[in-house]
Amino acid sequence: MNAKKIPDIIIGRLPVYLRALQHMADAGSKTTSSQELGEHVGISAAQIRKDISQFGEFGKQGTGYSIQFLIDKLREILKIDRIWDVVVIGAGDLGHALAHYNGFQNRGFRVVAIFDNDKNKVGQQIGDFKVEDSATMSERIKSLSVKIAMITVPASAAQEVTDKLVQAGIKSILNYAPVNVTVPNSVKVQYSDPATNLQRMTYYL
Amino acid sequence: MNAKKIPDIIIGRLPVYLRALQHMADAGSKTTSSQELGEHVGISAAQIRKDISQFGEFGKQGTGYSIQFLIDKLREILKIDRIWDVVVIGAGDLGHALAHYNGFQNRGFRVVAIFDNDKNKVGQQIGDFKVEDSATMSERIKSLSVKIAMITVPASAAQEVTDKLVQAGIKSILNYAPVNVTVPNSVKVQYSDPATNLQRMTYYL
DNA sequence: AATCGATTGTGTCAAATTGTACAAAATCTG
DNA sequence: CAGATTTTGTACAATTTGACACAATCGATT
Repeated sequence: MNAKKIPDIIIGRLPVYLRALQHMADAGSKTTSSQELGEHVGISAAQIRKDISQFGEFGKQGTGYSIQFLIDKLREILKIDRIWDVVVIGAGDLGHALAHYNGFQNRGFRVVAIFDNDKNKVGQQIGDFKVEDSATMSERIKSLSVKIAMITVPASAAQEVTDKLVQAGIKSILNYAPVNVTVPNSVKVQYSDPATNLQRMTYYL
Repeated sequence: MNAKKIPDIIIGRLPVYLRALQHMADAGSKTTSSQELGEHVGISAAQIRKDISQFGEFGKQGTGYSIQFLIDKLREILKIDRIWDVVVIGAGDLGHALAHYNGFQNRGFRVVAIFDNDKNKVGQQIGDFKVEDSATMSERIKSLSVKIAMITVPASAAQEVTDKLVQAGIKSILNYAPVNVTVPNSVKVQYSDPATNLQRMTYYL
């Protein structure tokens, strides 16, 4: 059942469904339909039913889906039915923002360390932790068994940092630096460079 | 020629090509091939050729593409052969980071104002500008003719802010808040919630 | 218990996207 | 300058993705 390969594009939509479901749950709703969920997230009801049905029969005809049940299932599928430790590389403004970001709570993630190679930043207090020296990064990541990193270093340093992260055992990278990085197939990278995101919209203006 | 409808998915790849080309140009290269560019961005050479050929015959057989020429064309296609003014809504950590972000320079964008509804933040200096009161947002956006906004407010305020932005004439929104917002068809929204981005990767761990 | 309205899960088809292959054109080499 | 090499642009095939339709099922109602 879980044997068939699920397309990336479906996996990418699940967090969006989850976010909407959590919003409904917070508002006190108990059940929803593919129709209603679709209106929330701007995706057709049929698409949502088909996406969800890849993982099992979670709905009930005539009634729809139990919101809490579906939330639990999605969290399990996405492996966020636990807390993942995350490190931030680069203690610039964006690194700071991510290090105190309180939106990770209840969404499956916890920042556990932030690194920078600038000696003036090392030791600086950011929220609950101190900026650590990049020189110690590999050791720390290995000893903490962290698998996820967010990169906010300048473009010129991103590949070098990425190589060190991969070597230290990082498997997922959220890259805010405006540059493509090369990684082995076993490592997943998502790009989130603000300027590139804006450039995707100007065509339509 | 520009009459045919270009799929969103192609438009979305163009900024990635552009970023790689600018990187090559900075490194002093004059020409490149679909092969080489593909290796940089992790996309097949055929795909790149097909994407680019949607807009004209920009390459030369045997030689490839003139990097500077292709950069100019892509900037023109994406309408970033000019500087777009952008506003930031929400002066939290992420808003701060975006307001001083220097990665917009040379990429087609310039932050011109930042707003918050918290009276304690209004008036605070951030880089070159002061945080302005949200109450004045609509007026300011209209008078500046800004078309692009980045939202960094809490999820609970995002829809209300979005409605005001749309009403003030904003046509592109980069939304960092962890919530889907509803907008008219004439407005484009991109989502960039950090937690959702991380949730897209944990499945593969 | 029979009927009715709502809603799922899925089979089928259509559309969109990507991959493959190759002729044509440009450059390079000796 | 002839032949080898490189590389584009595109026709065609394959694959992936999305839309549509509907039987099956559930709960509510009479």
